[in-house]
Amino acid sequence: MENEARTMHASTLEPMVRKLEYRQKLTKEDRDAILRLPHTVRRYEPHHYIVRDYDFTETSCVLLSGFAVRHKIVAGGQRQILAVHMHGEMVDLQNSMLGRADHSVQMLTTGTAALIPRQEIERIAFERPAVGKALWIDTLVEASISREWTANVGRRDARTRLAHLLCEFSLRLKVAGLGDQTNYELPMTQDQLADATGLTAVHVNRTLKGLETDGLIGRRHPRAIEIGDWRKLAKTGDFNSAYLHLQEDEPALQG
Amino acid sequence: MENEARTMHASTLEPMVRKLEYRQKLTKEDRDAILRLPHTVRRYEPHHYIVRDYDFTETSCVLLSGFAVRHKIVAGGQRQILAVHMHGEMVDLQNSMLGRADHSVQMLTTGTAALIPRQEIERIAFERPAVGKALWIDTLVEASISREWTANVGRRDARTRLAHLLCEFSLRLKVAGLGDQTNYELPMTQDQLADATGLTAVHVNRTLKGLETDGLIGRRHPRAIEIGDWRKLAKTGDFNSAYLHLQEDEPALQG
DNA sequence: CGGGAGGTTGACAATCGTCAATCAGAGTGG
DNA sequence: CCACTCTGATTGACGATTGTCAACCTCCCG
Repeated sequence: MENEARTMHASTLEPMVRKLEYRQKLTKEDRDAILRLPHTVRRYEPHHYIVRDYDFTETSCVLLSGFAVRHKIVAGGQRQILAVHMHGEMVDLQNSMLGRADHSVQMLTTGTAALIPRQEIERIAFERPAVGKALWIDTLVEASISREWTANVGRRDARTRLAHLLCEFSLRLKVAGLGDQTNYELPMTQDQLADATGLTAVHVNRTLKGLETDGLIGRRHPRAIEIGDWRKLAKTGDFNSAYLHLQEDEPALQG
Repeated sequence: MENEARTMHASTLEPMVRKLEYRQKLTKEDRDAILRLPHTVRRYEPHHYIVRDYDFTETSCVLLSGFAVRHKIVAGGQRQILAVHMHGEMVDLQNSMLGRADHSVQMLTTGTAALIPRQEIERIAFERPAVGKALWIDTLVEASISREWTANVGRRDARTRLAHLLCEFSLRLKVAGLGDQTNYELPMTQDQLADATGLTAVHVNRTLKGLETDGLIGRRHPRAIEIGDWRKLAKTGDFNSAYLHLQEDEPALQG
């Protein structure tokens, strides 16, 4: 059943450790302290809201499986997706540390998440500077991605925007250990892509088709993205991975 | 002369203390520790780059006076302004903590800034949890503003976008102690407004004129913004100050 | 008085949105 | 196995917000 807390193992938070370790060195003690964080695990269905705009939040949420988005609704009821989250990411550090949500977090697919009391996050952050720094850096990298998205919707045309998003997914899925850089499954509908890029679903459709026609991507079915020439797509998408702050030894960061 | 370090007083970093204290309680020791942070003060002219995209950064920068922006340049050479900074704000925590800049920071007006070694910021953050938390919260609030900007350029039309920006300035200038909520001087040209809203200068011009014609703003001269009916402008701009995470006792947060 | 930056305006073009119809595929029940 | 239904994808015709280009204006300052 949705929303039912389930028994947990000592290694449930392993994805969180993996994520934090990616950019910041942790000791065994740090890792164990993270794994020992009290938490409950819940399973969510697509479209389920983990947090709603204006909610008062007391817990932080780590996505263990599935995909989620953050979004805002503007006056006309239109939606802007602000970020897409995957395996191991803290989808709600932002809202929980500020006490009151300034945007919503919603599941894109089915998935599971671990809820950790905000106090515990704060405690571990200052008791263990390495963990604190890892959390801080994570926050900063997310902010960096957010800036790139602002530039993407603000100053790029539809084709460039979409190509950029496809490149970002490509790398992030790979780094998260969820797929192949040149061949992956989009976790979003064209409606959702539209909300992420500030376009309409109709225009997303046409633009994707254009990318396909021009041989920049292949699609065995609408969601199955296949990138033939990565550099070419990256160029079309004005994509430079620097803003993702990936490790320097990460292969294939062309663009 | 530009870029010349100057003698400093023990209270140079007062604006930084003021800013951090706004959302997080600090003890006298915390405040003193901040004021004692080693730093150099520099004066900058308009258009001067404090940090350039891709720079390796070793210092963090607190704006003591004047205005600065962060921005990115996209493929066609167009610019997207990501944030506007004023008195007391850390314009470069983002870049410095990540080591390599993922965007540029540029002065809008003349002004002064204090440069603090990154190591010192890190040290104080973990030696003094209250200061650390204040810095973290500051980072999070900035991220919140960045998200709102993404929604602004992604999903609002020109008139709404500009009205929103004018409302944001109005409140932020007031909170920073730099002006009247209903009567202030824009620190930006229409070109720069265009880069902040993802529009063109021509369209910004027309849209501002539209707001003026409709009585939503008055302009004694192009940069002198006068807001007759704040709530009406906020409504036009789909503006709700929640994302700024201002103190609850802050007056005049209608919208 | 000349030069320059910034602001204003008009004519026209184009990207992108709107509306609406149709299609394709997955799941369901008889 | 075959309607039936639902969601998501696709396509076409048309409209509108916004961009482009280019001229001109206004104020400030040396």
